[in-house]
Amino acid sequence: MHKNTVIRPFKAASHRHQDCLDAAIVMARRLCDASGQRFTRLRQRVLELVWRSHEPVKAYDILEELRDEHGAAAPPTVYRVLDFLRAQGLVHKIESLNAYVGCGDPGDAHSGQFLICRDCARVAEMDDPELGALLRKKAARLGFEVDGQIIEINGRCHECLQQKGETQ
Amino acid sequence: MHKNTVIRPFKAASHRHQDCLDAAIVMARRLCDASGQRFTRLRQRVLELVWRSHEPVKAYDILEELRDEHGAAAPPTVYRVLDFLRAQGLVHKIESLNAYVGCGDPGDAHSGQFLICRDCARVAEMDDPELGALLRKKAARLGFEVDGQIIEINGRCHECLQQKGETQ
DNA sequence: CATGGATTGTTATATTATAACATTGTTTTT
DNA sequence: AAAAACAATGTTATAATATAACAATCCATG
Repeated sequence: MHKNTVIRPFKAASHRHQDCLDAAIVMARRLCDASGQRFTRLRQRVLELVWRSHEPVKAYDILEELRDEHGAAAPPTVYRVLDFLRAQGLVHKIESLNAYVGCGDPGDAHSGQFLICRDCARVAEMDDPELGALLRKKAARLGFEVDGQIIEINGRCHECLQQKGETQ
Repeated sequence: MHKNTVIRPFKAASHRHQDCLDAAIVMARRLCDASGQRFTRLRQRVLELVWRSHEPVKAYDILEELRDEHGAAAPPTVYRVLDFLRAQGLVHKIESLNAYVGCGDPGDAHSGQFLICRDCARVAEMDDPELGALLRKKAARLGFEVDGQIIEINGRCHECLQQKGETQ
C-alpha cells in the first residue's frame, strides 16, 4: 500500500465543511502543543478564516474580517500570524495568487503541489513523492540541489468539468 | 535522440553574455515579424533589460532604468510591455519572486520549469516533457484537467555547490 | 492625407507586504 | 509576589507590486 498523495481533495459540494474546520483546529492545537508554540486566540481565529472555504484566502480579506470582529487590526497582525502558521506548516501560500490555504496534512513537512480550478477557484493539494523525486532527478542532471519546490497547477476540477459537459 | 530539456542553462561565469542578449533580440524580432506583432524600440529595450543578466529582474528596476534613459516612464509602461513579452513567450514571470526572466526557447509555447539558486540568485529553465506528463497523470487521477503549470524549484546551482565545497 | 487601430503617455489609485518601535501578556526567576 | 525576560500583539508609517481609466501619439493602409 502506498500513502495517498492527495492530502487536500476537492470535496463534494455536499460535504460538511465544519468538519474540515474542526479537524484543522484540533490538529493545529495538537501540533503547537507538541512543539511548544502558543496557539493563541488570534492564531486560531486566522486559521479558521483561512479554512473558511476551500478557496484560497487573501491577507487583506482576513484583515477585514478581524476588523469587523475585533476593532483594530493592521496588516502586520495578519502577516505575522500567517507567517507563524506557515512556519508551523499549517498554512501554505499560493504564490501565483498571493493567497493562502490551509494545509491538508500539517505535521508532515512538505511544500505541496496545488491544483487550482479556474472555474470554481477551489484548491486541492497533493504531496506526491514521485513528482518530487522526478524533479530532483531532473534538477540533478544540471548539478542542481533541490531544497524546495513550488508547484501550482491551473486547470479544471472534476466537478467543473462535469458541469461544463451538462450545460452544453 | 531526445530534445534537450534545458532551455536556459546556468552559464559559466566566463560566458560571453552579449551573445545571450543578441540571440534573444534576434529571436524576438524574428518571432514578432512572423506573427505580425511590432517589436518596437520600447519593447526591445525592456527585453534587453530583462536579459541584462541571468538573474530575474523586477518591474520597478526596469522602470528606473527607463527613467534614467528616457525621461518619463510610469509603471503601466513597464507592465504593459512585460505583458506583451509574456504573451509572445519571450519572457516568463517567476511568481515566487515577482520578477521576470527572458525565455530560453521562445517560439515553443510552454510554461517552463525554473531552477532558482539561493546563493547566486540565477535562474535556469527546463522544459521537461516527462515532468509535464507526470503532473498531468497525477492530476488526472483526481479528474483534474491541466492547462498550465507553475514550477519553481529552489536550491543551489552546481557552481555555488562547488564553491561551497572549496571554502570549507 | 485621413482615418482607424495599436502603442505609449499620464494621473490616480488599488493591492500586497514590511520596517520600526510601543505596548501588553506570559512565563520564569528570584 | 515582584521583577526580569521573552513572546505576542498593537500602532504608525511606508515600501513594493500592480492596475484602471483616459489622453496623446504613432503608423500602416486605403
